[in-house]
Amino acid sequence: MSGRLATAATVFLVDDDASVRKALTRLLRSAGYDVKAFASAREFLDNAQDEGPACLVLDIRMPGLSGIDLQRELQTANAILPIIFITGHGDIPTSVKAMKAGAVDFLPKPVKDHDLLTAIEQALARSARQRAERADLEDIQSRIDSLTPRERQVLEHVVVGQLNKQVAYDLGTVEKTIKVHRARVMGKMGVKSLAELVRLAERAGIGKI
Amino acid sequence: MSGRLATAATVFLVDDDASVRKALTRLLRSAGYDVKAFASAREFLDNAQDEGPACLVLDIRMPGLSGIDLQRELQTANAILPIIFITGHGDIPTSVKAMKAGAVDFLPKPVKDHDLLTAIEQALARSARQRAERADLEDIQSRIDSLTPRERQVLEHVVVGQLNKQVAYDLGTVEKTIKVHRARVMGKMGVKSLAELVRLAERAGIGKI
DNA sequence: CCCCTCATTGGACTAAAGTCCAATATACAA
DNA sequence: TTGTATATTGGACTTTAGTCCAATGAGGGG
Repeated sequence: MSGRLATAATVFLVDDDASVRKALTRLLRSAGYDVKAFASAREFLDNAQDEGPACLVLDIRMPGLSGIDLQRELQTANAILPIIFITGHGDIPTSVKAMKAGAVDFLPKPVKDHDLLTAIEQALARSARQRAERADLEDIQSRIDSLTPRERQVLEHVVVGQLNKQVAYDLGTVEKTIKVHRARVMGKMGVKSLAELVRLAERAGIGKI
Repeated sequence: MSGRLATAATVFLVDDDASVRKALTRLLRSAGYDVKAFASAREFLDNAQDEGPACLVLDIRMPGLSGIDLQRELQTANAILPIIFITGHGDIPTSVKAMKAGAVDFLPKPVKDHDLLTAIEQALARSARQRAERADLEDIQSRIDSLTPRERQVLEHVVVGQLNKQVAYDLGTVEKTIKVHRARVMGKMGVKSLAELVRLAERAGIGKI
């Protein structure tokens, strides 16, 4: 029913040079990717949809927003979209800045097909990994958000190893009450053991030193 | 009694150009760093000592081992020594390769003093962080290594949330025995709660999915 | 005013874990 | 052969944790 095949990863391509777009689109389509090409960063931002693992092949020098600008935009938007830069007249400081900002690769034009395809595989793998990690964390966070304030407090005390009686003392109540909260926390968080609870809390950044 | 002042971080400098060594040594000394300059990667490898937080300012193009070669050597030697590359005639692929391999920065000559000093501060901060992390992990690992094979097995089962009776069943023994092992594990690992034990195990990579 | 969520407790147990003191059995090193 | 380190169990409790059923009180929204 829906559009995308399960196997087709998306490669976004942003380059103001039509001939480059045409050539790379052809290359990437033949490699089996779902290619979406744009002539400018603006056009990309206005039209690209977030649908599954994807990466971005991005020209550095373009009219309007530059590739580096777009990289910054995506970063602040908290997007998961690994970038492979391609450039005709790049310099070292630009490449270094791009790599520092997390680019997967930075390839001089003319881009060698093999280099690009290798970089794309890496980028897509990174995308998949990061998306999975984010989905995991969001899932955990949503469970934490379902806790009442008191339950949340109990969680924080429990996952650092405090006994129910200690938690009760710290929160100014009695052990019995903590037991009830604690049971609800376990239920809402969907875990059956303290060990699992600690692991979830750890990943959510609760109880860190 | 001992040599190094607590406040003086070390900056290793490797460049085959004597005038560059002289100028940068002067700059870095005046910035308060303990500078150790070498004319070649070989000389550096044969003489440099690992003593506290440090970083390496490294020329790319040199006779014998190149800067990139040295970077690889240090990587395989598992050394913690963040690298700042400096180069007179570098190209983009080289800078990208260096950055991918974890370099802190890649500066074209002539290096601007401010750029270098900023990069060095970053590199030293990274060095300190990584050294602390490594020390932590080694400490945890040494405790794990002090466990007997059986205790280690019990640890693995306990930190994933299994009950003593379940662990006993899995290991073909009885709950009582597990309790004894478990108590010894807690003692050797230096923790007072299961939560702490789970956290240590997690950092040591035990019980991962 | 009524309903619902939250936070709190009690009572009464059951289950799990932790703690002492002891003791046995085995493999391996001195 | 004598230790020493490991692994294993028992017995006897004490603590902690977890589980039902029930109930009270404060605060908000309708």
